Amino acid sequence: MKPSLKEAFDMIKRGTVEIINEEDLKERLKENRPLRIKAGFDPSAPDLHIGHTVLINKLRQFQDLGHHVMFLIGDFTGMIGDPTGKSETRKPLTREQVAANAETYKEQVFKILDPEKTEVMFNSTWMGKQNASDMVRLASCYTVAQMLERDDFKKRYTNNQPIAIHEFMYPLVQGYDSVAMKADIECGGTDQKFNLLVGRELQKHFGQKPQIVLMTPLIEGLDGVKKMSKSLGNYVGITEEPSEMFGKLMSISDELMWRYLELLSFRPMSELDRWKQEVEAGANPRDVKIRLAEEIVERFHGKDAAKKAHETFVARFKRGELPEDLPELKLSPAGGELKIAHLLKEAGLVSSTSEAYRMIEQGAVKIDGQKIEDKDLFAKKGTTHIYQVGKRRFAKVRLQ
RNA sequence: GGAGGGGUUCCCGAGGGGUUAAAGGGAGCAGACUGUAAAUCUGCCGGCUACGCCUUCGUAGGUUCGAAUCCUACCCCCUCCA
Repeated sequence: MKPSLKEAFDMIKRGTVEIINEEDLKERLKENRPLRIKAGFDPSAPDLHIGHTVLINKLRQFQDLGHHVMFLIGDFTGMIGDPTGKSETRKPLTREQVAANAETYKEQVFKILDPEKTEVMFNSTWMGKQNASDMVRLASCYTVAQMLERDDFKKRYTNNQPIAIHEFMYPLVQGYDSVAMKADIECGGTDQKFNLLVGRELQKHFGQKPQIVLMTPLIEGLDGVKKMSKSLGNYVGITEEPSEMFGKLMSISDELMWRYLELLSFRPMSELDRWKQEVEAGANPRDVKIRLAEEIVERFHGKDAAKKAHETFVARFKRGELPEDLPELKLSPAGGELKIAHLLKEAGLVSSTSEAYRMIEQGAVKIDGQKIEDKDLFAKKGTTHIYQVGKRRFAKVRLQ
């Protein structure tokens, strides 16, 4: 049942952007021992979205293949902050904060990774012990010219923008982590390429075999164009509610769906290829998307929740039913009645009363499924209704 | 140190004393069409105790009946020269 070398290699390569280099990887796999797989994470408040899970899924695959995953929390590097030119040196987090964030990470990440097979590490463990001469020795391993190969540094240098000396320490420390951890492979996003490569160089300096570098893509957000990110709002958070998750995944384009499947699904590529053929032959891509949504929701919320999210989706959007089990919101307006526009705002369905008026004008507001057109409508005391704005926003409100 | 150019609503970007809550584009939201796809079309797109009022054009003052538009000071950004 153990996969062949080729199968293992193909599995690892799936969805990666670049592996440096593939030959080394094959060689290393041949050694037939659990390889030490490193991946580093920022210690500041973890709030993962499914984009981050592309990397974590990759780690999971390594675990499935019997390798040893080291989940590194960069609490020391966190003090420096990965250089972008914008950010200042960050305040170090307190030990309590780091510990708390580590817990949150585990909570989120162990939905994918096997806790038994995961070693959580902190680079302050070894970096905190380094003294000044250690740091000088580390710094001597690299030249300014090498540092300036990094895109960000080069750009700033050419544009005469400041580069603080300590910023050079970030890649060095990250690279040294690989030495300290004796990493065979380091996984990271494509944006980490330079740092990952520094790890290779430093390992050579310290007499180790250079790690293999494996880069995963930054996945596109729900819009299918920009990178998935919290600030752009085009993300699916891994702690989101099942039906929310399901809905978001159903709203992606057909094209993007294939990309998500490749990067987020654990199904073998052969199966995905078959689906693709079926769709080309006329099958409804929606049904494939449903499988994607179900798989992802199941991963984070379990099978029952996934099934329920699916049912809810069908009921609400296919049959146009109102959602059940809405939490009831109680409002007690001063005069005993409340203008609908204000009620919508109170219920958080719109961000301002102005928007509420607009929504009513555009026919987007329904009460118990009944479209309303009167902007000046009042809700009476003692009534309970389900208010709806657009297709997705609902609230059950009781006036008392 | 010298010489210019600029900071406009979420983003880009017009406007250079009143008819400007501020063109146009993008994003976003809503409606139609659908498979809650995508694409497309239409509308909206500062706020409010809402047919009237209030706040917005880097910041603070000033001139005007009236300023995003003129003046003064300050802050920040960019380009060129040394």
